[in-house]
Amino acid sequence: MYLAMNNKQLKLADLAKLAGVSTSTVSRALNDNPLIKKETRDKLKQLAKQHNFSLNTAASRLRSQKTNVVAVIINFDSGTEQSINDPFLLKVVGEINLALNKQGLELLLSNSFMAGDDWANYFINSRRADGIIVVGQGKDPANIEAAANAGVPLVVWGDPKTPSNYPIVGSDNFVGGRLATEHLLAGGAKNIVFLGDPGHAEIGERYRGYLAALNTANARSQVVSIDITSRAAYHGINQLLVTQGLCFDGIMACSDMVALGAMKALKERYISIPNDVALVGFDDIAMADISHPSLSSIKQNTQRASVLLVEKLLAQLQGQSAESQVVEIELIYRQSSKG
Amino acid sequence: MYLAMNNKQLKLADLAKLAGVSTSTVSRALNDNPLIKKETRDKLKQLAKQHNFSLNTAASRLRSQKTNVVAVIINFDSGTEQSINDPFLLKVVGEINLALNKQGLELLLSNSFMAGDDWANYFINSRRADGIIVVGQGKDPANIEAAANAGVPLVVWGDPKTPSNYPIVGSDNFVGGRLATEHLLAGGAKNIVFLGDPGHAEIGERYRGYLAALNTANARSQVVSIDITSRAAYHGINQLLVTQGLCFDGIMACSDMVALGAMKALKERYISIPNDVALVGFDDIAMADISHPSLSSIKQNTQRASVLLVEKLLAQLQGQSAESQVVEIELIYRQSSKG
DNA sequence: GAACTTTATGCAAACGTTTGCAATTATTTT
DNA sequence: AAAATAATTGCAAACGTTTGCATAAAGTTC
Repeated sequence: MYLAMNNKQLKLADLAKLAGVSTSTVSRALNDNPLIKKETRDKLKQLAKQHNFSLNTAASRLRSQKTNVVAVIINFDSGTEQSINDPFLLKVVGEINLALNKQGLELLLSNSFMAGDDWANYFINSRRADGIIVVGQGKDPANIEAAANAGVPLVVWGDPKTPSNYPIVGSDNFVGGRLATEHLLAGGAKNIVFLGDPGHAEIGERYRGYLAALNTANARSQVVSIDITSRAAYHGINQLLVTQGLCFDGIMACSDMVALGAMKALKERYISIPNDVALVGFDDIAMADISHPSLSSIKQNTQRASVLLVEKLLAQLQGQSAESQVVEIELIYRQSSKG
Repeated sequence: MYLAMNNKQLKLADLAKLAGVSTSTVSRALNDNPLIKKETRDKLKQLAKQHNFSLNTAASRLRSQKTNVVAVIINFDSGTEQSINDPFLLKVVGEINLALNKQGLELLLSNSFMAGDDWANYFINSRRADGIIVVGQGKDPANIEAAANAGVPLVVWGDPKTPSNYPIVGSDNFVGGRLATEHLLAGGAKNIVFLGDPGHAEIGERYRGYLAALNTANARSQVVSIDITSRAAYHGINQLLVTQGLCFDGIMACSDMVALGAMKALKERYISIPNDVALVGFDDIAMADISHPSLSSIKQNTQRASVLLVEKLLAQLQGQSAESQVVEIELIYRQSSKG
């Protein structure tokens, strides 16, 4: 089943001999260096293709001190159930992969288990990658800060308003929280539950947006602080209903998965959505459109954010600096809330 | 913001000098080679940690001809909408990541855009990775077969019953399809729709299991062939209802996302689930539990499958052969079907 | 056609590990 | 105590690229 290759692997020197030129020329040709005549370049590239030749990245990385690899770390809050299964985080990783590829960079997928605490050391000193993209700030920025302070090219998906000495790209969570809440208010809600943990950076901003909207309105606020999971949301809303009855008429959920958990709890008790309780989520994952009723949500522009993340990382790799940046955010109005 | 490192990067030779031993000794010590006295090993490891030293993987890969990296390729059907957003595929990638890490291997995430068609060349000849895990067979096995024939260590997540000269690990899709259908029959269904494209390898097996169950029963069959997306399922069922009315009382969906799309179409028309139409999905993603009604589903043991995939890849890396293997599958009974 | 500039290629020295083999030291055997 | 064996460590040669510098060839100017 597993056939060993019969003929020895071709190397640059062999190809050079075949073409009757030096290794320098072939190397430069394959790297599209304009020092080499266009004609020669094309001929050598074709020869390489013919012979199924591929540059040995180990050697080239060693010599050039560049890897063209970016490490992507999914930064979970430890002690929280939010996991690799969170569709939103994975969507972000997917978009980042695309954005990296477009720049000819490769994606080394990692997590705290492999990388340990000293990311600078594990990824950069070891030449595993040229830079790092961290998805999610987590509650404790220690690892990120340590890496940034060590001079590692690094960007973070998170709340751009968090003060930091590294660029953070993310949605305008404050505006998102405000938009969602204003939308609920406009639909007539008077008692709006914030469902999520304001201690988390991004969610905290959404919470402050929520408060800002409530401040200018005649409505009551209530926080149900839970993990970022459907299950926790389901139990949280269930418990609220059991202990205090239907004491609210709107829910602003900190994510769509959370919103869908809440939706289930409401539907099980035949509470009408959006008539008895209106509901807005956050993220606009695929399920928001396919749930019944479909879920109004704040859409995060993950594609644009991913492109920005990669751009800012690239800037750092070239010695330039980069700043945090907010990406626009948008309310998607669906059936779970009243127009 | 971006501080260049001040002191030159430490290398093995520097560390050796500091410790007063040769580079060989340090290299062996850090690689835990028992040739070196345990005591010396520990001392050197500690010294390395103290000085924030990390082996240069580029150099070590070049010399040792091993990368300890595995490329994971998400193999979409081109022309199909099933995308990086499919929660199930991403769950599999997450589990594979964990399984690889446990063996000290790293995960290079890739797709056909980067890798092109000649995977052997792009990943293995270039020493980007030692082996490949392909997630999803796709409709055309050409790339996979070419790589396998070139002698690349390779395993595939897919339908293990497909004849192949490379190991395929996956669920017993035939049994899964049969279980789901038998469950619907047991609940009294007489007209069961198969929702999915039997031309896809895994789904084809599920379809055959469905047919096998129907054969022994007095029930009617109908296929609605669609892409593996919620949206396609929603439209497919909608159209069926429009053109033929409620001509079925059970749906066996080829995935949970598909089932949820169908569920939405049914709920919008106030068709009762499971009383008018019973519904079973496939995959048991997180949403199955949180939808309302919750979705009965065939659970794929992705964790076990991932461990097996990695084991079989490792076997090949060590020159042994490995066979395709089926992992057990299980019906999770929830509200969308009748007991 | 000599002197100069421009363009295209080659030479050879790194890059930082790992590892077969030799060499040394410590331990056991005779 | 010498000899033989076992346990540690060191030497030095790879691994296959990239790239600064030198050189050769071609084109330009006077």
